[in-house]
Amino acid sequence: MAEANLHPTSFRSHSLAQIQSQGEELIEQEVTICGFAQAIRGKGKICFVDLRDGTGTCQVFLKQGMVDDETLASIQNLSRESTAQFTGTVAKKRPPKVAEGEPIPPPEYEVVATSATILAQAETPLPLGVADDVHVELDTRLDNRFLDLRRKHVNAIFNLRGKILQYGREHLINEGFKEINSPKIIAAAAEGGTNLFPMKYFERDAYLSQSPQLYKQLAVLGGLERVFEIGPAFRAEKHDTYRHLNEFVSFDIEMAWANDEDVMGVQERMIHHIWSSIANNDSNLIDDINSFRRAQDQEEIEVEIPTLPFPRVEYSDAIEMIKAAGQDIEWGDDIEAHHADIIAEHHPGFHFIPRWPMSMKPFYIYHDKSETSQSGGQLSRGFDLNYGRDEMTSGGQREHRTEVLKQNLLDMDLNPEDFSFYIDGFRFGAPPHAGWGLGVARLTMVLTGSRNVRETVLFPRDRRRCTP
RNA sequence: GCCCGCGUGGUGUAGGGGUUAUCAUGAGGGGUUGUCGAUCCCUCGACCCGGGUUCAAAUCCCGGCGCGGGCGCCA
Repeated sequence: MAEANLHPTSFRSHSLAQIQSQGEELIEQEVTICGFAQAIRGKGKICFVDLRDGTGTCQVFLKQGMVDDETLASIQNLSRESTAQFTGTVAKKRPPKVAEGEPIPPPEYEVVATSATILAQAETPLPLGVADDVHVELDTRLDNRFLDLRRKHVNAIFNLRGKILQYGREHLINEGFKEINSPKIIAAAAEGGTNLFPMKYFERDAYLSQSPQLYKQLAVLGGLERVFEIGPAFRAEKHDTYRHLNEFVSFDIEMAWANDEDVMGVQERMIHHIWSSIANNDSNLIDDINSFRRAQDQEEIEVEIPTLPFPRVEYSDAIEMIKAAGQDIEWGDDIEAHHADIIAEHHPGFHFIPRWPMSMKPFYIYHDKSETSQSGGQLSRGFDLNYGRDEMTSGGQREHRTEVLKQNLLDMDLNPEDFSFYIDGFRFGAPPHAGWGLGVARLTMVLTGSRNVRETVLFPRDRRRCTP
C-alpha cells in the first residue's frame, strides 16, 4: 500500500511507520516521535518502551547515561497507554532470538532516546487491556470504545470500513455517479412501514429520516442522472439483533434510464472493485485481524473476490427452494431468517433475490402488469442482495408513472396527498430509474468476519445504548 | 413484545449451601536483563441490589436492575 504523505508536525518529525520504512536511511539521524506507551520493560539501568501511534509501532531504548536519571526513572514508572514524546537517534534493532529453524525476521529499527517528555499520563488500571489477550465483553468494549479502538484488530476494522467507502466511491465516480446529501430532518413519514424518531423542528413536529429514498429520486428527476449518498438513517424499531441498529449509515445510489437489472450490475461491479482493491492493497489490515483471531483460536478470514455475475435467485425460485427443504411457506410470504438459512446453504456468498411480490414492496417500486407469478401474483422489480443469510441491500426499479404511483399509495392504504412533495416531482416528466441502498456496517461485517454489527460501527446506537 | 440463559477482583473466568473463593490478565513493590506486549519473587483486589428459606447463602427461592443469545418487528 502506498504510504500516506505524512508531513512532520509540531510534535514529531516522523511517524512510527516511517521509522520502520525509512529506517535504513535514517540510521544515526535524530528524530522526534510520539505515541502511546503500549508496554514498558526494565527497572534498572535500561528501559524499553513499545511505542504505538496510528501508523505503527517502534521500540524506544533508554539507557542510563544516554538520558538523565530523572527522565529514565519517569519513563520506567510510566503507566501503560500514557502518551509520550521521545527524541533520539535511529538505530537498527538487535534481532530477536528465534527458535532453531525459524526464519529470521526482516530488520526493524528503534530509537535510542536522548530525551523524553510525558505528554499525558494514563490512569490505572485500564478498564480494558489494549495489548492483552484477555477476552473483553462487547459491552465493556463499547463503554470504553476509545480504548477498544486502540487494539490493533479493532483499529483494522475501522480502517477497512474506510477503505470500503473509499473504493466504493471510487467505483461509482468512475461510472459517472455524483455524491449528494439529502436532508435528515423531514416533515412527514417519508415512506411508511417503519417507526420514525419524532423531533421538534422549532414550533413544528418533524422526524429523523429513515432513508434518503425519496430525495435521491427527486435528484434524478432533477436531471442529476446518477447520484449516490453515504449518510445516516434512523429507525425507531425496538429490534435487538446482531444486525440491526437504530442509527446506521446507508450507502445509496439512484440512476436514470435504468431498471433493476442495470443497478444490480452497478452493485456487483462495485463490490467486486472493493473486494479486489482490498485484496491487492490492504492485506496488512486483514493480517492484523487474523493475528488477533489466531490468538483467540478463531478461524482466519480471507478476502474472497466474488466472481461476476452474482447468482440471481428469483423470489419465486427461492420459495420453491425453501419448500423443497420441507418448510411450510407459500408464495407471498416473507422470507424469514430461518428460510434465508436454506438459501444460504445453496448460495453462501453474495446473491441477489429479484422479483419480489409487489404486495411486499413499497409503493415506489415499479411493476409491470404482464409480469406475474405462476399463481398469478403481481411481481415487482424490487430485489435484495444477501450475503449468506444476511440482507445487505434492498433496491429496485422505481415507479415513474404518476398515476401508477398514486394508485400504489392507495393500494397500500397511504394518502397520496401526504406525498405530494414527492409525487409533484413526477408530474413534469420523469425518467425510468432504479437504485439501491446498502448497509455499510453489514458489508463491513462480511469483509471483517464480524458477527455483530456493533463491531463495525464506531459508536453504535441501539435500543439500550445512546452513549458514548 | 416473546423464549432461553447469565451477573464473582479493573478485565475475563472457575466454583454452585459450611472453602483461606480458582486461574489468567492487571495494579503496587523488588530482583535480573539489549530486552521482545521478557522473566523471577512478594503484595493488592471480587460474589449486582433488595427480600425470603436455612444453624449456615456467592450457591436455593421471589422481586428488581443490568447483560447476552435466539426470534419477532423492520426501505
